[in-house]
Amino acid sequence: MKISELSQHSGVPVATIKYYLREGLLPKGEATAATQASYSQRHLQRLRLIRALSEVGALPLARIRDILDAVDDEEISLHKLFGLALYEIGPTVAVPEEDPTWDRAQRVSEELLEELGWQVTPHAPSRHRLTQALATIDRLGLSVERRVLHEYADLARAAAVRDLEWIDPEDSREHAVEFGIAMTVLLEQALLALHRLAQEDVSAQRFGPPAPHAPDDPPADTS
Amino acid sequence: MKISELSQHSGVPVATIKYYLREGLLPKGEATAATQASYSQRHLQRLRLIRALSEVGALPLARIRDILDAVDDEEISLHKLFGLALYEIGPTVAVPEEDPTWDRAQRVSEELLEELGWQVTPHAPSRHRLTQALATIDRLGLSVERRVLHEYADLARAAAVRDLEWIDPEDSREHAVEFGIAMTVLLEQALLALHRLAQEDVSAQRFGPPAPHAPDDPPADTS
DNA sequence: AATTTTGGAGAGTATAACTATCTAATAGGG
DNA sequence: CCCTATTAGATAGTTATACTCTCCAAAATT
Repeated sequence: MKISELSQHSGVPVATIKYYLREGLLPKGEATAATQASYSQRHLQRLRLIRALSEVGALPLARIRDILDAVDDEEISLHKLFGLALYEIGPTVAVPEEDPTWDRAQRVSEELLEELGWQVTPHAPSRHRLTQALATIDRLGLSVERRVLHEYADLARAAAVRDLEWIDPEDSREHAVEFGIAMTVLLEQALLALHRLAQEDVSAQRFGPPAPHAPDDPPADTS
Repeated sequence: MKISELSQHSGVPVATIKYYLREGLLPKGEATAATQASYSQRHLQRLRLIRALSEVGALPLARIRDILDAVDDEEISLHKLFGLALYEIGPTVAVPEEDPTWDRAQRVSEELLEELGWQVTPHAPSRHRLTQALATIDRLGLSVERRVLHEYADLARAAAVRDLEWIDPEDSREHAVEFGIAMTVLLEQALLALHRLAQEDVSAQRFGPPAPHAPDDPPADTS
């Protein structure tokens, strides 16, 4: 497959594919001559994965590259790889120094995880993300009860069980990991969308008249 | 309060505050002279809200401005306002034209919402987000069973009920809305963090040895 | 033989969110 | 009242990300 065909099959402009090649996101095609290379189905699949993580998952290309580099490193076990991916797909949170509010929130996070008995590494970035959310709530003069946090945690764990249920560790490493990462990111987006839609529904029921919001209702909707 | 004090209390650089003023995110202080203005607690609160939505919620400043403009518009009811906010805090999804995969995914989304009986407007952007996730899963050659989507939906709705439970519609409009929006964004971040932590826990239990992932961890690990 | 495509490299563009500089007008301390 | 620091307001510069465009010589296609 030529680069132009790769472009047509994926819907990604040639210039962008070249950019991904330069950035090391996509492996080079097999060179057949000085100005010719051929690309395989693997390239197409990889390209689709990159676009899925970038467009749908909104992951920075640098993160995607780190993940793919790990995927291509045969030394790394499936388990480690998935762990690394879980770290890479989250945002990086800057931890402030000397901040009493932060320290308090961090204590709450740690106690919560302790109570839940979850097995997570001490340096998991998501701990910081949780702490940041709690600290910010605190700073705004708001608060969440621990009971509520537990309820959220139970819901989150139930979703996580579903997330990983379909992964088959007996599958080929390549396949299991690439699709495992894609599914983790994609299902999260689906879950977020459902969450928002549910909020709208609950909001309509709780304090809404039959006619819900509309900024300027365009006449014919795509149906 | 002078701008320098506002900066100290919020931790936001003066230059950035000026930028927010220019961009209309923060109302101007009360001018006391040609080169002097004084800022109130409301300004400080507003500034903290902006930073919370921007830093923690990763919302673009343009979105934040749109939300705040609506908050300041007394014409808009609490319900409409919250609906608008729910639209603004999600990503914008480009809808492709002429795409069979998309159309199929859209049908699944609509049928799902139909089955759930949720009351959401036909043009809710989250519908597109859900469709996009499903279409992308399809394009990668993967699939999700409808049963699983229902389970996610149930979890999402349970979380949504918690999200809105603490909002008091009898509260002052200003207070209810500003903090309602902040809480929606902040609790979502907390939920996402818990989700990731739960995934790590489940992953460790399902296909991990006692020692979970770490970028540089002891060798014992064979999957 | 003429036209198109390609790989590889570099430069240019768009957007977002700041950050820095400048000017004239104060404000506050001594 | 003088002097230094601060401020509002405006303009310009910076950084990061993700492309997008242009060029060139070689190879492929017509």
